[in-house]
Amino acid sequence: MSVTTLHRPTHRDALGLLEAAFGDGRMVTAFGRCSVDYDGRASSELGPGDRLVVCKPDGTILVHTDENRKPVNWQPPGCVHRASVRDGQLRIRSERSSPTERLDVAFERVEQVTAYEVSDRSDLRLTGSEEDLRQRILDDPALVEPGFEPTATERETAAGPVDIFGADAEGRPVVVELKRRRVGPSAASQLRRYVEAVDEEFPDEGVRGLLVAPSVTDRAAALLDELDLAFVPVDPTANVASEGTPR
Amino acid sequence: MSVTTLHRPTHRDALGLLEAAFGDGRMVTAFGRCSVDYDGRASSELGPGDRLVVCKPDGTILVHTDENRKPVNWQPPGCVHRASVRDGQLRIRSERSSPTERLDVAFERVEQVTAYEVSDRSDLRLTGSEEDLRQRILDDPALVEPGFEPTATERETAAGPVDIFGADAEGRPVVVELKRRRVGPSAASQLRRYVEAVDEEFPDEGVRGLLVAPSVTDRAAALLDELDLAFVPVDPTANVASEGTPR
DNA sequence: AGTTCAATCTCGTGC
DNA sequence: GCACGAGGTTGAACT
Repeated sequence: MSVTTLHRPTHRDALGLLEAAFGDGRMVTAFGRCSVDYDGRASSELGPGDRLVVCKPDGTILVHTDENRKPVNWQPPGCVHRASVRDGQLRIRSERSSPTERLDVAFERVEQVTAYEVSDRSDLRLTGSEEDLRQRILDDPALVEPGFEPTATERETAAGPVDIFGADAEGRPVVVELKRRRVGPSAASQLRRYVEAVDEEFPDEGVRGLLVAPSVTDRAAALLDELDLAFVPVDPTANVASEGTPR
Repeated sequence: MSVTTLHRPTHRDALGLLEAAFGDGRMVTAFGRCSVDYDGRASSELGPGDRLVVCKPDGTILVHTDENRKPVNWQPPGCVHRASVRDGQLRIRSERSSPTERLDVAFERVEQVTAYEVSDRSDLRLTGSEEDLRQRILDDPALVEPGFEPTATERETAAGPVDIFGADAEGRPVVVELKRRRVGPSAASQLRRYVEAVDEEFPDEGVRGLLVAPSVTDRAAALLDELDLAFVPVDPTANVASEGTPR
């Protein structure tokens, strides 16, 4: 049976389905009036209301209200779920250690509980990531500037890995930081850290820093200017499918 | 009726429930074998598999597999959902403009569709945030250092707002950046930006920068040291309820 | 397990 | 709307 649903179950009946589903790796949804209590990296309390609770076989639990993409409460994968009935409430508890975290959902009324057998072998294929932008630039380094020659990606420095490292037409070291979207001050600071680290490796070689992104905010532009770092605009919507670009 | 469920519905019956629920602000879940196509800030494709789709009345849509806290695909609040039947598939399309984004979920088989009436007036109360840490320090500035005198919070500078601004025992300007958890290089850079901005406001006054957090990574510690910024450890699990701390 | 950084980040706040 | 920064960020890749 792929889907098992209980409509307005007694707490005891709901408990039975939850325990069975937790035991054999099914996904579960429970909807009803509940309160939520969380304690771990932070602490939270949520008074009574109607919410949709999703328990995944990997130990994830999500509590969704009628608003927002983010669950109002949750536990990440790796937690252990248990259900119980106490004080006239159906409770779902999810716990983990390192860090120690606990989530309690207490239903005073359960409208519906459903267990799902899930089979999903497909992987998401996503394009438009920073990784894709990097590949575009490696395929055609002139997108950065004429004469740019990449020599390494994710090159390690004392300040962390540089997205693209290379040399310009005059042979000067170039640090490139890539962003797939409009950047603010933090990206400028990140580039600065890398440039300073590389500068210590190549003293007196005039290391250059380039921030490659679709656009920059005013504050970031001012910061780049002050730090002698350059912004290089790239079209974020360029066709990724265009392979075989001549070098 | 608080919950309406269709078990193994025909596409046409599922469509009817979806349209009714989208029309009157109910939350919906649909479970079945589906493929997903997304195009917007990025693009993605997801082949057939069993997933749980959640549509919220605020325009959010979530596509959840059996793993992870993050939906495999989604749209944020503010989107418009529509359902249709074409080519033997039940389709749910969610769109928005600015930015232009489109999500298509195509079910070849629907195991269950449910519409929920949701009523939730409770607000989440969360403790342990950076805001709470700030309040603790304002209540007892000696947590930062003896003689520290806060004069402003969220004080504006050319580089952005400073968490806590004040003066030390010798009257020197102090910039405090707060983090509720262990910090890495980016927090050190952020503090640096603020200190440099304030330094331009108070030349030759020796502006100090303090990073107040539970702990720092090695790289961040080295960076702070290099930049003459200080790290001040704070207990992240201190009791927030202890008000009335003497000043 | 810890570090670092990307993310269709999301979300709130302020301008 | 945009900008900026927090987040129980999550998640992945690497050490």
